[in-house]
Amino acid sequence: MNTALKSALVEIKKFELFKDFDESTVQQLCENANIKVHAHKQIVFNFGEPATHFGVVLSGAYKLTRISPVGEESVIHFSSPGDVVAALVMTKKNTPYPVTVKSMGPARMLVIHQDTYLNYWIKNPMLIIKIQSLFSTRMARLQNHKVMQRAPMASKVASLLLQLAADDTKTEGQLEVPLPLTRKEIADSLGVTVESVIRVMSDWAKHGYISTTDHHIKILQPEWLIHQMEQCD
Amino acid sequence: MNTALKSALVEIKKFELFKDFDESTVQQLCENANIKVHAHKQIVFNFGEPATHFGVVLSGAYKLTRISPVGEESVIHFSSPGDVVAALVMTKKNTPYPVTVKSMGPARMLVIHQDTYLNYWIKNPMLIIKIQSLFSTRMARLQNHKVMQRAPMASKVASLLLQLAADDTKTEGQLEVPLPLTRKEIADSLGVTVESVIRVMSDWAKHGYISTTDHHIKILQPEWLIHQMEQCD
DNA sequence: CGCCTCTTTGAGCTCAATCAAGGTGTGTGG
DNA sequence: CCACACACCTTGATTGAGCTCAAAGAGGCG
Repeated sequence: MNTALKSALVEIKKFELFKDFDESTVQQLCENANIKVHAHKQIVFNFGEPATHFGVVLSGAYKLTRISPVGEESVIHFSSPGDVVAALVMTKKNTPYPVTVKSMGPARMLVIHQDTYLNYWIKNPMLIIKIQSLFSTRMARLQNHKVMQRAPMASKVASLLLQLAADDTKTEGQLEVPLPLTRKEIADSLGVTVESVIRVMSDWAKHGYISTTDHHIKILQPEWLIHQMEQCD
Repeated sequence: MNTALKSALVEIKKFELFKDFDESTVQQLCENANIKVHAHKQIVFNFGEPATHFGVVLSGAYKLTRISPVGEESVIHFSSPGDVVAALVMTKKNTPYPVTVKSMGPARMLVIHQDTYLNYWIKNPMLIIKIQSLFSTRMARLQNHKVMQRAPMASKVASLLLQLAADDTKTEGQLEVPLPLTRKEIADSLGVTVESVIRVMSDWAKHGYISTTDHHIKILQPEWLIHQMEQCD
């Protein structure tokens, strides 16, 4: 095990995923792992390439995307620290990555080899429970999105922002989205155009429901967004 | 173990999920299981109710749905024989079912208690590999759907039909959708209106690209549908 | 300083939703 | 056995939400 990894063990053990295991078990689960540091918009795994490694997000954020037949980027999922990426395809040899994984701003990922997954991860029931739990929430988001399909634009945007902010700390009734999000990324995630997202969000900002500085979004009046999300007329 | 279950063991062992295990292992995995027979549109699990059991589809088909805020049914997934439903939420106690599971025509499901999942399923690495593989394809479908969002109606319908027919036997270049599908269900699955689906599909039927008798859909010219799916203008 | 990405606003157009109306088949209760 | 309800299919006419296109400003970076 390399030194960078050793010094990161403390950090790693704080994640829900690893926190119930002792030192030696965690070391085993991280066998042949590497910590990769990424700048903005760097590609970790590429859609279609044979999947040989999976990852655990350490810091920053990553987006999971695919290119639509029209050539536009479609965002499948946003991964924050503690999230696992590309683990589901580890169970099959010679499978292509089902998505492209790209960093959003500076970020760090623990990249682990497929064999480690097959040798140790899959054989650890408690770990499997945690992984299935992660996938359960990921699946829930995709399902939520499908349910919102026929809802108007505004409801979709509200739904996405609330979903992303859900895990975050709530201070004084305000929520924050823990990701540096561009309007384009919101649009690509919802399957709508940038212009539409901008129109909705500038309107909200004008009314003081939300505020954005740089690419950091604050939800000032969550109740109002929830109302917006639910009312569909 | 009840007699109905015993006689079904032969059938059960044919599924990809169970085929690599010996008799006693399969019996253990089916501990306290019940075979439930359903008519058309019967509800197996209800969205929001506490999840205590999961299921393996034996015959027929089931749809996984949720009700949208507008009150419309939204289809999340179609499950065919061999598919597992509600397994992901088995790892958490007192979690609500994330979807409603409803039979489509006569169907049979092996219903198993949560404890069996936690006691035996989760501890069987080979079984976990198979389950993760099932979820991987399910996730892939949801992702595909997300990518197709901005595509025109016709492309979406083509994509869905091809996806559902993909697993099926290909005879003489023709594909069949192995499900009794109504236009409404296709619409609810794509997040569009029945009328739109009908307009597209009657057009295709007129041109001889597909044919439908009762609720059984045949794809006569798969290449044309693939073309339709890919071309987005 | 030019290039690039992200944001913003406006004007016009289009695809699919909505509304309306009629047809068919199936189950059900009087 | 008929009548009625209900679920599904079909077609046409109208409409509007969101897309497209266009144009321009605002940072960040080599």
